[in-house]
Amino acid sequence: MAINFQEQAEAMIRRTGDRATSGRVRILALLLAEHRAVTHHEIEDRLSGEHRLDRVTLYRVLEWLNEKCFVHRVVSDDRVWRFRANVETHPHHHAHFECTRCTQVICLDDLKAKYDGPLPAGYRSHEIELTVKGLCAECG
Amino acid sequence: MAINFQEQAEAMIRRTGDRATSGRVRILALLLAEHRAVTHHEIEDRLSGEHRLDRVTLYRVLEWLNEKCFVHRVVSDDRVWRFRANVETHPHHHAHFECTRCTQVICLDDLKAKYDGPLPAGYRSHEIELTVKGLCAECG
DNA sequence: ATAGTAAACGCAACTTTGTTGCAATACTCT
DNA sequence: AGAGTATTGCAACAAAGTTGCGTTTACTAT
Repeated sequence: MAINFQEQAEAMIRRTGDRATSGRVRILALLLAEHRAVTHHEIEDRLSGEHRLDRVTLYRVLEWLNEKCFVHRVVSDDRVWRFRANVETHPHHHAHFECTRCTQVICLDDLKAKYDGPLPAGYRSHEIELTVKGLCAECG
Repeated sequence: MAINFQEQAEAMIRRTGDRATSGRVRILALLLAEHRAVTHHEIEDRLSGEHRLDRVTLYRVLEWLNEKCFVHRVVSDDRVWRFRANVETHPHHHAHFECTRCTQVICLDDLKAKYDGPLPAGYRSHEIELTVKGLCAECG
């Protein structure tokens, strides 16, 4: 992992005023370096070599990162959360692609999800989530 | 529950050639009578009074109903499956509304989810899932 | 630099959601 | 009604996530 992701992660975390612990920095750096949404499990494996991190700590760090809007969660059909760093250009309203064979999830940054159809009376739309399912380049 | 849902459910099940057990009939009747997507847990509670059904049996019946295309599953942010009877008019490609407060899920039958944006090279779209999040009439 | 302090962490135990193996039961067919 | 097999129920297991609590770590003030 390139060193500047570590630095970038640490700077982002310090700006919140909360503590810049090694776990937070390493996890955020890892997610910044990644271009896909990764599972809790993948992160755990990735961090197991060096100075490993407790499962529970990982849950708590990911939740914290989500609260601070540094990452966001995606739920796919295997009912496992995936996490991805938020890049300024797509804060929220974008779509995801999920490969039905390898279950990999990627973000379709350029697609803005939109909904203009009718809702039942009294219902209010707040956010749209669009998931395109199919086969990725490797599985197709 | 109106008696004709029981009859309708039984007829549907018999047409498959598989056994029309009381569990299958009651669960399908319950789902046919319902206008929303309901969780495994809600169904279990609903069936607890009379002749209760084993948790495992419920899982297996729901899986069977899904295979036979009598129902379909929706995964929402709480990572819990919800089930809904398939009505002919919306076999697959429709959207769901999820209330962010009470987590209730309803189907937006009249909305056809569509995607015309670009995918990365080699990726192929197969199915679209669109979820509108917001507040339902009661929670709004 | 050092000590004090509150925020994070790690561990163990627990909960929820779902699955598997197998013996007992209950549909269906004749 | 009886036979045969598809389902069921139970018990045990597994994965994903949460909670409580004592210990460590990162920041702050001296």
